[in-house]
Amino acid sequence: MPELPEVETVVRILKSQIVGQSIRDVTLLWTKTIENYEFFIHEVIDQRINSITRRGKYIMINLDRGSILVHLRMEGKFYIKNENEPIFKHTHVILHLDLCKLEFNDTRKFGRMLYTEDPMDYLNQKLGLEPFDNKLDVNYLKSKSRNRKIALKTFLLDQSVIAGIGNIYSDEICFMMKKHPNCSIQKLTKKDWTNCIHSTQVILSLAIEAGGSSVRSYTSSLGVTGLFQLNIHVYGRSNKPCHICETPLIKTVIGQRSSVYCPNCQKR
DNA sequence: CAGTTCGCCTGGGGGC
DNA sequence: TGCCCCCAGGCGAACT
Repeated sequence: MPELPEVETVVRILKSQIVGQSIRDVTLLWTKTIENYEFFIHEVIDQRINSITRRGKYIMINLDRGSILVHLRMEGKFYIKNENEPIFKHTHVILHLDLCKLEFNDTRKFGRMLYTEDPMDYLNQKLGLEPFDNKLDVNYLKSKSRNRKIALKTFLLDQSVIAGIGNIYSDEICFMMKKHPNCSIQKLTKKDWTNCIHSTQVILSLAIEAGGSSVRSYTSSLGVTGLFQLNIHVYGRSNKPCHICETPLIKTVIGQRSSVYCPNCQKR
């Protein structure tokens, strides 16, 4: 499940390999992957890839007149291959470039691509601040939480508040904050919000570092998902001992998402 | 308007 | 070995 750190890693690798090439043709094998695909194909052909950047969990492939926005969702991934190599199972879109082809491969077909001439406007409408934005402070989080009665974890997953946090890191952030993922955001103090920002930035930057460090093991193909080697404390560790106090971790459901926490360390 | 539930998909794992 | 059922997960649409 790619979250911000994994997306950041994919962006770095794509950047190093396909910037400067132009899109010469598009093969579409599953139409739902691309929103408004006729427009997409019509517009992107013969545009040059000028840069590749990230906003939240979106990959931005920036072309001459607009950008291709890609959301990997759970299992979306890219493969850079030679034109003569066979197409992988679950590849839904192929961008044929000058020197290679870029396969978008997604087992569960949840990933999405679209083309827009105003990408920042499109993204800013749905996304809140980046986790490392200087404007991310206690006042921002307090104003975003005003009049809302939801669990801390649900708040962390809301992309219109902080962009880029997914199910793994929301659990890890709650653990680092020593807060129960189901605690109401209305109960958080100023100190808690400061702690929230700090924990978010520490966990995401460690994960980016870990993702970045494994880049060198990749060659031409990119099976780039979930490659963080960050020390995970709670996610996927239900019934296992807490790394701090050895109390068995509890698994529960919060806002339709599986969640793991330590009943001893994390207070409501 | 805010919060909750559903649907999209497929492969893997458990139960029998 | 094979079949069925459940689960995972981000997000938008459709609800309450």
